Amino acid sequence: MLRVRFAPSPTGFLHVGSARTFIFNWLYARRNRGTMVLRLDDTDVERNTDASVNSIFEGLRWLDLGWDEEYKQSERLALHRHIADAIFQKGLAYRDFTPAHTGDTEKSGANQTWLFNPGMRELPRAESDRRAAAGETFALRFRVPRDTAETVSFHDAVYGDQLKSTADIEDFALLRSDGMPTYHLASCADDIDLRISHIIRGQDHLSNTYKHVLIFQGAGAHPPQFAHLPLLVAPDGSKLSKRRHGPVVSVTTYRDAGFLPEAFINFLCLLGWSPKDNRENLTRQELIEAFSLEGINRANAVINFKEPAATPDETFDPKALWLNAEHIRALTVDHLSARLLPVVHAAGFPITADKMHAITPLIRERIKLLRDVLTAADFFLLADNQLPPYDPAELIPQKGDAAMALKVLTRAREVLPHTEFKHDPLDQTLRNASQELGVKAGQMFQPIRVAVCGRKNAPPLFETLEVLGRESTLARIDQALGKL
RNA sequence: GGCGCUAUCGUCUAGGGGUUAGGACGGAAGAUUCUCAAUCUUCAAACCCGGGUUCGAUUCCCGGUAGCGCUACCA
Repeated sequence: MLRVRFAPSPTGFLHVGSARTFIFNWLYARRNRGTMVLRLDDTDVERNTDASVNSIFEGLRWLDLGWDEEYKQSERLALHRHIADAIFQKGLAYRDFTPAHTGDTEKSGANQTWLFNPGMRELPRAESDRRAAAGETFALRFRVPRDTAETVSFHDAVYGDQLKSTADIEDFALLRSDGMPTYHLASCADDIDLRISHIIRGQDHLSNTYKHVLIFQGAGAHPPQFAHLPLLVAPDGSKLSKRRHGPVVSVTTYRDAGFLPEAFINFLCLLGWSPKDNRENLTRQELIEAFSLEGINRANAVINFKEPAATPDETFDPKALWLNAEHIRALTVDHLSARLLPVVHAAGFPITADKMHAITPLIRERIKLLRDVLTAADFFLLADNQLPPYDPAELIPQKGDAAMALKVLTRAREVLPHTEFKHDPLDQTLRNASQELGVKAGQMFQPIRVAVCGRKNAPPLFETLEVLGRESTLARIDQALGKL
């Protein structure tokens, strides 16, 4: 049975790199009819916060992918200690009574003692037992077998065969002096107990994997399959961090801006993975079918946002925006309208579902993010007397003057009360009016568009008027006339 | 410092001993439309450097360089 896990540590919000790791695990599980395990790696009591746990669940729920089993590492400490003890009893670990480093004293690079604290590794068992019994605190360290084994190796599905000399692996800690397991121990103990078959995680763990292989072997278990993912990095190549890059790395930022989760997932999948057939826009089902570990590549991927964002959109990778627009256009009017309504309501516009449904087709091809509805459809949402102010000069058509604008709007004001507010009759009436006036159709439409929308760039005129209705249209033309 | 991983257009990527090095986003130009958007067409844009191996390397090998990761009683 194939089992994968996503194991975030709740020390901050769910960030995009973690989200991608979750997604790849999920895809692999679904592709191979396996089980997806969610495990909170919360052994670092100092740094864990409830807010972080909430943020992680919030982000994962938004992705709407789900998982099959859920665990909390802090509830499994007995298991961790049991496995640590088993390793100790086999002589594969030793007690280190050296006081823990306080503060981040400089790791004196060149010194030779980085592998372990001299003396402790070879401390006779009897003395070790005596000191422990006397209540001295100690960390439990793995005794890396430098005499009996010269290398540690494993196969990585992405990076291939990996080999490292034991001389280059330090005696890492299994248990802290307060008895809490370290990440390495807890992670491996749980992976064994939960029968995880494939560990898919960030490449920052590639070098740690040698230690994990040692723990698996020390505990008498077969190491699972490994697949490390290239990291997601900032445009300057640096690691994504909250401190340096702010909210752009948080999943909730994407949600709040109006990304569709399916588009966000699609975007993240394209960073460090490729279906290799030139497809870019993929549905969830297509991703499941196309996903494979072989499609993952080895170089870090840049999320291409602008460091100081000049516009709100620059917070996001242009490709993410494009993909979101693609997914928005792929939605039916019913579905898109249902997604847009809460956004509009949240902004304080109490419009009906029917109104939203009527507006949706007019803006579907004009928005990249759900929040864009507020700017793209503002003139549908605002009251007639609350349109954003515009320069009266905007009312003047191309190659025309104020007199032409006046003429056009006056004529429209005369003709519209008797026109049925449907696309075709409006089209007919206004085109005829332009001919009678001797102006081009565009010269007729543009002043009306500005009068009604408050700006030059807007959806097609007749559909707009139809949705807006006769009353608002006439009121807004009157207002425009007042400006001329 | 030590150990390791990586290197194709600005970005995401395909490819692979002989190719016009392909696609996408973004950019530019044009078509179309009542404006905008969408759509369509076209254009500019890349194999990190140096040695090998080879008839021939962007591709294979070695070295360099650069970036990143690990080097915690963080994860």
